[in-house]
Amino acid sequence: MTIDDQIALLKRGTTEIISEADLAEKLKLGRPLRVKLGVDPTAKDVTLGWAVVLRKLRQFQDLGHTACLIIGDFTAQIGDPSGKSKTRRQLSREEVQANVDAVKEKVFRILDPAKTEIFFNKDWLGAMTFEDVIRLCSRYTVARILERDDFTNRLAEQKPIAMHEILYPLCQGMDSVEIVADVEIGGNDQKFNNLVGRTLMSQYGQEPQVVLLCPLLVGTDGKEKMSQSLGNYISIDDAPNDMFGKTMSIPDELIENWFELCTDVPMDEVREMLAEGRNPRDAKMRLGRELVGLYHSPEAATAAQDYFVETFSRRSQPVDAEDAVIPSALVIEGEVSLAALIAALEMAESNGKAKALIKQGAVSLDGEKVEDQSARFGVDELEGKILRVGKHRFRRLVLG
RNA sequence: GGGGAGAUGCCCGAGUGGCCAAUGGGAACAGACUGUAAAUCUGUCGGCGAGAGCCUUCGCAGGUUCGAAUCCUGCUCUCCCCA
Repeated sequence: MTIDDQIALLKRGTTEIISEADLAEKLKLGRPLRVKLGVDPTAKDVTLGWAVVLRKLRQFQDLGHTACLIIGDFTAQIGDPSGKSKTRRQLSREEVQANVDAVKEKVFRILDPAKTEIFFNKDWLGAMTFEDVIRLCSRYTVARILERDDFTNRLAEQKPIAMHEILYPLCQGMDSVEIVADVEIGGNDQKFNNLVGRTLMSQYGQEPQVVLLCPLLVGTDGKEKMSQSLGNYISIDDAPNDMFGKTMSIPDELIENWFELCTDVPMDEVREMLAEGRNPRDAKMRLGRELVGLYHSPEAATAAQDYFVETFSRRSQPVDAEDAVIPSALVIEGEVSLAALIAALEMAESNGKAKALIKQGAVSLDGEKVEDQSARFGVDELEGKILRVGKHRFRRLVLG
């Protein structure tokens, strides 16, 4: 593969490469490049949004390069101010560790473990003395740090900026220095941090890293960036039916972008699917199949689509549903309150919410709508029936 | 160090002694319509309870009062101006 071909491949789904010429130079070296991606273990799932940069990293691996994955176990305790208009809560060591454990395995469903080095930035950042920190701080100016959008905005909005937050970019930059990165991949919101890395590297006598930025994947709500705290995400371990269903619920405007960032389908093909006169729904179905195929299997993809069409498009009873045991504690004289059951199965947040849902006609048993918010049913009557709450929540009731 | 402003439900933001579980907007959820899209209309939106109703919320801790988100005291935190 020529350098140009490689660049063309790597360029898909990026907003900016700083700079392309430097990247070409690096690629010409003919040695495996050290490609850095820093992640803060602030959550337990790998979302499609995160998968965007992981997949980019994987592309580098496929071209023979080394992925340097930096687990920000130190920086997670500061919290990246990126895009946030408020100070982030600091995580405890225990929380960070639990997240790292949960996420590690999932990451390797995208990355090639044989070409991955994992680092924990507490190893070097945690070892710095206060004196080291001060020396580091002296290399950067307050004015330059405050150039960051979110700092500027918070300042303008008279919102607090804590001292430790302005050190975040420096920490991340030190990571690049420490591992001598050739390239750093990041979401668009990381631009500032990544550029600080370049500055620090040259101050430490290193060749500055190339920065490759990917757009932030918009979440299923079509508005905010996909994030676990906002709940607008698809996890790479969502069950096939969920993954497909959630994909179908994204706004049409997102289809093209999701294809570009989350799949390998050639963009010509995508644009053809979305051409004037074609039903965007079909493109979305294809997107759903691609995603399920990527993280499960082609067979699962077909099955998920069939399930979707059967259950939602044709509005018939779901062919299958997760089993849910009727908690024996709820059974009084052989009967169960439906609202209490819905709450206990976490299909609604509380008893009161469950009742409200019933009243609104959102609850049905085997397709039969239940309207009485204080309805009680005999356990034997419920067994084997499919309880549906709202559009997407189903459980098959079984006895314990 | 001095002076001033402020902390309300998921978010923003009204509310200055009883009519406040707390106006309004946004978000979210549900129903209708659909392609589990968008737009639109309708409803719900602290917890428990079949219901009457009960309980817990307005930064934290005390106090005044028959009664406090609203008044007083102390504390914590934030912002602005001056030094």
